[in-house]
Formats: sequence, structure tokens, C-alpha cells
Amino acid sequence: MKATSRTAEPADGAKKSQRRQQREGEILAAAREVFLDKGFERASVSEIAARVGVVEGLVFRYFPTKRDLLNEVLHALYKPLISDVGEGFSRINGLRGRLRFIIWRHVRVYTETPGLARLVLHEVRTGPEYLGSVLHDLHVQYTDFLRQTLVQAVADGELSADVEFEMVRSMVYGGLEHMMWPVLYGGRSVNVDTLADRFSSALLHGLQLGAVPADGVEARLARIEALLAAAPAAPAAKPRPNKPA
Amino acid sequence: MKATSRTAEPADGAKKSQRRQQREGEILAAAREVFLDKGFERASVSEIAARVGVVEGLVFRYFPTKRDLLNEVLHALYKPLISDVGEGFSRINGLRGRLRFIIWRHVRVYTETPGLARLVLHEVRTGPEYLGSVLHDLHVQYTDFLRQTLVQAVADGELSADVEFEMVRSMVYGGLEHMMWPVLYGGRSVNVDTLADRFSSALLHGLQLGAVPADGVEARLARIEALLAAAPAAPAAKPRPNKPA
Amino acid sequence: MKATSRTAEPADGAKKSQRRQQREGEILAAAREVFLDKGFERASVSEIAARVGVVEGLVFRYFPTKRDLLNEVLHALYKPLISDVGEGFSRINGLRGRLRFIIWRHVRVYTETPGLARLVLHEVRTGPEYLGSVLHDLHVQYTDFLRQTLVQAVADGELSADVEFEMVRSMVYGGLEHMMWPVLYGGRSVNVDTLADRFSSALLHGLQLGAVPADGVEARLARIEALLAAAPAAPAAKPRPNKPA
Amino acid sequence: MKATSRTAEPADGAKKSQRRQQREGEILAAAREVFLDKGFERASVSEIAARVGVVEGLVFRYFPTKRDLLNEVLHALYKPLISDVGEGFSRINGLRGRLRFIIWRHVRVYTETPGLARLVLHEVRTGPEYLGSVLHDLHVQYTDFLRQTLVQAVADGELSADVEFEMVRSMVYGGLEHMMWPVLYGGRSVNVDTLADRFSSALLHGLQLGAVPADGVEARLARIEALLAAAPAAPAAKPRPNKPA
DNA sequence: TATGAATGAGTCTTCATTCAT
DNA sequence: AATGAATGAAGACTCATTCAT
Repeated sequence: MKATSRTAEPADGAKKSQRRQQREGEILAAAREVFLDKGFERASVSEIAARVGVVEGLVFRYFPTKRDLLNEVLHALYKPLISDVGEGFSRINGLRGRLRFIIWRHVRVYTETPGLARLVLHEVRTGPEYLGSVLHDLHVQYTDFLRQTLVQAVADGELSADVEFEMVRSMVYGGLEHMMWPVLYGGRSVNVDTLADRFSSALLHGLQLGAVPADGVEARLARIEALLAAAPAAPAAKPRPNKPA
Repeated sequence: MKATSRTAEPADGAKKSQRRQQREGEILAAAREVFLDKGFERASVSEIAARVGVVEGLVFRYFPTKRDLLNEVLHALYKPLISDVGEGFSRINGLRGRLRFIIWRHVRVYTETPGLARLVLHEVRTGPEYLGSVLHDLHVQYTDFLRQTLVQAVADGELSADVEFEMVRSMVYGGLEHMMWPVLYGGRSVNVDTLADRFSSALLHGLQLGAVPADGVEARLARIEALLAAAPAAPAAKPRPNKPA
Repeated sequence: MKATSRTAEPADGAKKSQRRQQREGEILAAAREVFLDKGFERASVSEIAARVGVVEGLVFRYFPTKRDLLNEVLHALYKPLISDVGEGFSRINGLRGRLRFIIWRHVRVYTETPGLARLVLHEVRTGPEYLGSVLHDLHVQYTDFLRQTLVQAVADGELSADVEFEMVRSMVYGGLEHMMWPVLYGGRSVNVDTLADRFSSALLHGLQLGAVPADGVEARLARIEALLAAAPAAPAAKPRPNKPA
Repeated sequence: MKATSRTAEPADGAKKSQRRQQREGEILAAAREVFLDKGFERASVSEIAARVGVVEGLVFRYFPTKRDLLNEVLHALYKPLISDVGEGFSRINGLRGRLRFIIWRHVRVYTETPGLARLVLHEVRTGPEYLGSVLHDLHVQYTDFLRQTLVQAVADGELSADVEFEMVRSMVYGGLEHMMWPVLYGGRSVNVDTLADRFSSALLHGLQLGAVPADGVEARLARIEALLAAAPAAPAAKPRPNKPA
């Protein structure tokens, strides 16, 4: 373990004078505003600097590149988001609850920081350098909770093993993204809870959730048919258990 | 060739001189290439003009603004697409077939003209002026076939009446968009048919296709149970073995 | 063949409107001044533009790059120089005369356009891209007259065949450069004719000019020794042929 | 000489504190590396400071200006070079040997510290303030050994009195500089010894080395002729015709 | 209808140097 | 003696758009 003393300043942050740290924060804050407002390309370093009240060049003393600045901004936005989702993930159990939570939390991103969504969706993931970048890593971390949710649901028998994770992920994040377009670009607003309910419900039904996976059914059928074939007559059959919606 | 009139000369002020129309077409064609290749911001009017072989200024005589030029380009791209989907829609009947076709055709857009997808998804729909614009109208037309498909399926009893169109639309277009990301920006390629199959199948199961999940299975069960009900006596059936996780 | 008419303007120059050509000339002239005055790095495009009285961007419409502009400037300076030396070279015959002329002409470059010398010597030949560039070609053309001079002198028997061209070239151009340093950077002036005389004379003596090349001496020795070995008494030795100079 | 005492410690306010001197050395060393690597303009103070491990501002406490720093660096490079050449000069006697040594040592500068050559030739001597500067003095000291060599050779009768020092100096240093271009900027390499041999030899023949071109040949001739003169029947040998200067 | 020269505000980035602490 | 934050001017290059001809 590398941490020698816990009480002292962390090895990394110790170097940054208070002043520097403050400026860094100011620049980061200004950059966040501008980036979220205008996107990457249309944002200009000069505007960011002006917002902080410093000269343009100083920004480059803190962040060597406009792109680096963007990365830091996104990093700072992603981190609490990830830990937030992670916290909810470990608090909640069960496929239904977790799915609903992930969706609900994601929708909140759109409503609370629509700029972040715009930025990530349309300027960051666009570059050819995105795959393999730090941001990509963060995004993977963010979406990984969905994967874990599915995996565990399969393990718990809540879900059939042949569920295709990639497709579900696309349906969740792509579908939500699409649903949030009017929010992002049309100034529309949504009811987060309602939307999360409807969306997760719709999704679950698509996941063949329930006690009736295809192979189980076939097995039952086979058994029953075999039984029937053997037995001359059958008494009252219980009503077939419908899946709970 | 410099010759101004080929057959008739529409005087001067009439509609569009033949010459003008031709030029317009040339510029549009060049603009399409450049826009699809580089996107909106990184495309430059000078390159478009150079491709046509005219000077920059002339482009602005035909299209008052770079953005206007883009709009025309997209218009010209959308139109055949829409009529193509429309044609398939009227040729095919039934929820399953139509859905599969719409998805399949949409995936083909991504694989055949990825530039169009990039452009529409990340540079056009981004502007605040998008909603209510001509482009938006076109997009609505394009996706309306999905709505019609669902409506008719409901009318035909193929689909429960409480299906939420917006949600399905988002899952289709948003989900596909998300799935195609690696194609657009990662250089990956996909098998169009396989993807269309898997996606539409996954979607259908999520649509609560009546009460009949795996086709025919429930029907078989019902039949069997009816059979059993008719039969005199049946021995104890072991509780169904739950699926192996 | 692409040339349709010969009487019309030359294919290349025809495209440039009179106005454009004039501007190009103005920019080139301003650039020459600034480059010769400050060198490449310390020259700024904005100053060149200001001298012409246009905006900075316009310069880039004429010359895509600062470096391109420099190249054109040097090209324009080199061309008359080369043809001038070429003219003298074909007018003058004989090693001594040609050498003297080449040196004399070169010294005049330093005295008449010292900026050119500075530029070429210290900013152009410096870049790693110089070798193989157009400028390098021009420079090779320029110095090639010296090579031709030596080659022909060897052919004419004026010069021993083992003269090392590269070394002579370095001594001429490098030596002159060094001698002209006080002119370039110290504001000193020189008498072109005197210097050319002294330098070429010094150089000639270093070229083992004359009728007494080493092998001639060896030949004499050999002859004499053979004579001595053979004859007890030696008759009259023919007078050795003196060199023509 | 500025260093007065080494042993004593001049308290605090006196000369330079030990600490200060050490720092100065560190900065100089770092500056040398950077300057030799990148040249003057492209070197940045921040890089130098970073190499030392101090902040930029501190460099300016020791050297008021980037240019001053360069001067000190060159000073430190020249001094050992000069004493090295001086040592060789006093060890070796005779025109031929000394010339060869000076040339050989100079070529080694190009091959061993090409950065120094680039720096001096193309960034230092370029400025208008060069002549009369400290660096110029150093350079004069460096090249003065060549002058002394010639002077003494004249005094010793090895060389005709009308040799022009400036011209020889230019031919040596300018010629070598020119020959070393491919080494400095083309990545070529040379054999130091061979080049020194060839160059000094070529130079000597240009220096009218008395009447004795190829060594020993004339001596052999003289001996033979004397022999012949002693022989029984030998006709009158004309005195050998000296080469016309 | 077309030319094409010209604009002017903009882009990110670099760096020697200063100064309060 | 040293820090390190801040400056300010400059750097090359881009581009949508205008306008006189």
C-alpha cells in the first residue's frame, strides 16, 4: 500500500498550493459551463479565460490543451455519477429494482445536466480517439452496472442465460438517449419517475422475464406430453400461471 | 460547355433557368460529398466550391448560408430514403415483417451511408433550431412508418392496445443508433441481416405480443391442459425443475 | 497536347488576373523585404501583410504557407542569379577566367543582397527538409557552374584529374561566406574586384595548376633514373617542357 | 578572472554563496543541453528550469536574459576548446603539423558537438550585436592559433611572406563549415582523420609551400642531379626552374 | 450569372518576463 | 534564495461571407 500517512495531505494534492487549486477549480467550473453550453468545438478557450477573469494563456498553464481541459471537466462530472450509481447498485437487490434505478438515475442525468449528455454523446464519443481513451473507460465503468445487474440476474435465475447484454445495453442507453432528445434540444421536460417506470417496465417485458423461459416450457411440455401419452385420462388442470406483469 | 440554352429559353425571370438548376445540382452534389465526409463544421464552403469548379462566392448566390446548403443536402438524401421505406411498408404486411423491414432498412443506412448517420445524429439534431425545422419534418416522416406499423398491428389485434409508441420508437431508433456506434466511429462492421433479425426479435418479445411469448408454446399448453381437463385421472406431477442458472 | 492556342496567354499565367498578379507581386516584394531583413523565423506574416496594406488572411490566399512564401521569394531571387552566372559561364572560357567570374559574381551577391545570403545560409539550409527541396535544387544549379568549370578544365588539361570537386566547392563557397561575414553582420564593405582577384588567385595555386603535376615529376625521375642505370655516361637531357599557364 | 578565492567562504554578502554558485552551474548545464539540442529560439527557459528542477522565474535571478544565459553557456563551451587547441599548438611544431592539428580539432567539434556548431554558426553570429561581443572575442581567440601558426611559419621560412592570413582563415573555417553541412544538417558522418588529411593537404598546396611540392621529390631530384654531376660525362644541367607564384 | 479579391474576427497555443509572497 | 502564479503580446493559419466588377 502506498499511503504512508493518512492525516497528511494526499501525495498528489499536496503539491498544489491552495491558490493553484482554487484557480484550477475556477477554470474547471468556467470550462464546464462553456463546454456544456456550446459543446467542444464551438467553445473557445478565450471565453473560458474571460469568464474566470484571467488571460487566455493562463488556462494553458493549468491544462496543456483544450482537449485536456475537456477531459478533466468530464472526469469531474463522471466521477460522482459513477459512485452514485455504484452506491445505488449495492443498496438495491433484484433485477427489477436495479434496472429501474439505473434507468431512473440515467434519466436524471439528462434532466439535471443536459449539457453533459449533449457533450458526451455528440462531441466526445465522436472522435476516432475515443475508443480506448480515459473517457471511454469512465463510460464503461458507468454502464458496467447494467452488465453486472444482468449477470447477477442470470445467476439468480431471474433471467434466461441467453440474454444479449449488448442489445439490452443499446436499448437502455440508446433508447433513453432517443427519448430524451426533446429534453436536450427541445426544451421539453419529463417526469423522471414516470419515465423510469414505463421504460423499465417495457424493457423487462422484452427480457422474457419470469418463470417461463423457453427451455423450461419445452421441458414442461415434453414431460406433460410424455405423461399424457402414458396416462389414459387427465383430471382438472390448474389454470396456467401467467407471468406477473 | 458554356452554352446557355439547350432547347427552350425560359426567358429570364421565369422559374429557374436551366442553367441555374444544373449548377444548383452540381453544388448540392459536391456539398453532399463534403458534408458526408467531414461533417458540418469541418466542411468548408471553399472545398465545396472547388469541387464544383466555381468560386466560393457563387455558392452563396445559390444557398444563402452554409447551413441552408446542408439542409438542402439532407433533404435530397432523405427523400429517396423515405420513399424507399414507404414502398417497403406498403409491400409488406404484418407487424413482424414490417418491423423487421424498418429495422433492416435503417441499419442499412448506417452501413451504406455512415456519413449521413453521423451528420444527422450529431450535427443536425444538435442545433436548437432543429425541432420544428424542415429536417425534423423529414425525420418524422421517416419514422412515421413505424408508428403506422404499430397502429395497424393494434388494429389487427396483433398488439395490445396499450403499447407506447414513443417508447418503441426510441428503443428502435435509439437502440439501433447505440448499437451502430462501433460501426460509425470504431470502424467495426456488422451483418445487416443478422442484426435486423436479432434486434427485431428482441423487440417483439418486449412488445407483449399478445399473451403468447414463444410462439405456439402457450397454445400447445392450452391444448394439452384442455386435453387433460377432459381426461379422467392424472398422477402427481413433480414440481417443475427450475432452470439451471 | 493540351495547348490549344499559342497566341493566347500562356496556360499558366492566363489564369491569373492582372489584379491577382499585381497583388502577388506586392506580397512577394513585401515578403522579400521582411524576410531579408529579419530572417524566416523572426519575420511575421502580419508584418508582410501590413506592408502591403492588406489583412493577414489574404496573404494565405496567395501563398498557402509562410514557408511557401519564403520559397517563392527565394525562387525569384535565385532565378536571375543563375541565369546571370550561366551567361557569364558561357561567355568566358578558360579555368582562370571562369573561376574569377564565379567568385566575383558570388561576392556581388553578398554585397548587393546581403539579406539573401543571410537567409539562404542561416535559415533555409538549416531545416532538415532542405536536402531534396526545390531550393536545394536551385542552389545546386547555382553552384554547378563551378563543377562544370573544373570538369572542363580537367578535360582541357588545365587541371590535374585528381582535383576534388567537393573540396574546391567548399573552399570557394564556404571560404567566401566566411570572408563576407563582416560584410553581412558587421556592416563592413569590400572591394569586389580586388577580393575576387585575391581569392581566385589563392585558390588557383591550391589547385596545383600548371605543367608540373606530381606524376610529371615522377615521370622525370623515372626517366632520369632509367637513364642513369642504363648509361655510364649521359648525353644531353632534353629541356623539360614548361607548363602553359 | 572573477573567481578570487576558492577556499574561504565570503560570509554571505561577499562574492557568491556556495549555494548560488552550485545553482548557477546546474542551470548552465541544463541550458547547455537544451540549447545544443534545440538551438536558441526553439529552446525555452521553462524547459531549462524544469531540467534543473526549479521554477522558471529563478533562472532570471541568475541570468537576466535568455540571451545572457546563452552567452554564458557558449563561454563555458569555448574555454576548454580554446585551451585544448592551445595545448596542441604548443606541443606541435611546424606548419604542416599545426595546420593539420587545427583542422583536425575543428572537424572534431563538428562531429562531437554538432549542436555547438549549429548554435554558433547559425544563431549566434547572426545577430547584429555579435561583432564586438564576448563571444566574438572568444572566437577570435579560438582562431588566433591559425594566425600564429602562419606567422611563425613565415618567420621560419616555411611560408612565403605574402600569405594572406584572412584568406587562409576563411578558407579553413569557411571551407570546413561548408564541408560539414551534410554532417550538421543531413545526418551524414565523416572520417575525421581522412578529412583532416585531405583538407590540410589541399590547403598546403594552395599555400605555395616554398618550392617543394611533393615532399622529398625535389630532394631526390637534387640528389640525382648531384650524382649526375659527379658522374664522368654529364652535360650541364640547367638549374631547376622554380614554379612561378 | 459569375468572378474572385478582400475582409475581419476567429482559432489554439507559446513564452520570456515580472512580481508578490 | 526561491516560489509559482500571472501576464501580454505574439505566433500561423482558417473561413464564412461580402462586394465591386
